[in-house]
Amino acid sequence: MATGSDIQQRLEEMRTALVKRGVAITPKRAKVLEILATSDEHPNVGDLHAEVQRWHPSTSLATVYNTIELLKETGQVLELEFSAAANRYDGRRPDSHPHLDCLECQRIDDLEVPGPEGIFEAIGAETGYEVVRQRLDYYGICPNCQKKRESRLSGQAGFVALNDRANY
Amino acid sequence: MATGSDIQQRLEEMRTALVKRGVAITPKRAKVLEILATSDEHPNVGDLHAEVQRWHPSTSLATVYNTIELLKETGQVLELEFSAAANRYDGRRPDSHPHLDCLECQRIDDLEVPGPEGIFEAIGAETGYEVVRQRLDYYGICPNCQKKRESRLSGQAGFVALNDRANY
DNA sequence: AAGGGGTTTTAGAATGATTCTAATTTGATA
DNA sequence: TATCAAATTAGAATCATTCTAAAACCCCTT
Repeated sequence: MATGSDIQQRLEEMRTALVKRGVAITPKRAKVLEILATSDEHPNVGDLHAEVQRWHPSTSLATVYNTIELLKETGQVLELEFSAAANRYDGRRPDSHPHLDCLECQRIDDLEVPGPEGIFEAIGAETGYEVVRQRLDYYGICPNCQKKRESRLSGQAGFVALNDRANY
Repeated sequence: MATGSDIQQRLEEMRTALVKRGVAITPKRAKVLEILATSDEHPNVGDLHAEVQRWHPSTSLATVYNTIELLKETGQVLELEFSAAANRYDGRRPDSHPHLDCLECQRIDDLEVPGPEGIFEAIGAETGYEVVRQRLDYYGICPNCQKKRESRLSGQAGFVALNDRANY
């Protein structure tokens, strides 16, 4: 479970990353960071917007999207993509990690990673979920695109390191 | 690699499932099934629509969506959800299985499942991909929703079996 | 205190996938 | 041929997200 100092640390990382990125920590942005660093409910943009508005009523949706974009660019938030629903965000653990997604109420719980083999049952025993399906995707660059990228970059003056993975 | 008889068998399963479901295998629907059973490119709805139209020019988008819906209901196609892009479909392996998603060209390759630990590198060595991120979700019903479902169903005359997972 | 200039924020329009709706077409059967 | 349910259609509606151009804001210098 997250302690107060965990949250403070996470917040500080976010702030530092944005400052290094060259943007200001405005009050509205600060509130978005705070919610993301605090919440364990994987809020979506609408949730974030509504919560920020409680403190800064004039806040627009665009500002929330803008802040999330900055956090994504700097690797400070994990985006869980869904097409059927709004994107959901995890500011507490911006690294990739397993989630439990309820198909009925759209609740999402963090999950500590076990091994394969009887996983559905193991997860069920531990969490009470009835697991019916999994999603496991690895994201990366295919060989073709690696080649294209190389020829695009070679001969340039000081290009971004290939292993700068924060861009993805 | 898929042989001709593999494809035929897959096609037959799809047809059987739809017939059992009580709908007709019309020429347009048959073409959608054929593409899904044949293609290894995880086509999206636009791709399917364009291909069906080569044979049946009057085909509407709605028919493609309609057919996919029937296949989903009967567990005959795997839907890979993305919000940033169109949904993609795998008619060849309708069960959940790992995929490799290229972040640059949106290509998706099937992946044979290994274990954890150094997975990114192992996958890279085997496939040539540069893996930068993974997505692993388990889908299920949380304890709260299980309770709600029970109280909703109890006292009904002949309800659907709880473990009929084709609905998800 | 006033003015500049860049950053931030805003409202609303645009986009794009998906779903919905109401009308039309099709095809099997009597 | 008439009937009737199923299938299909075009287009509207929805909804998350992105885009755009204008307005507001803030800090710095004079």
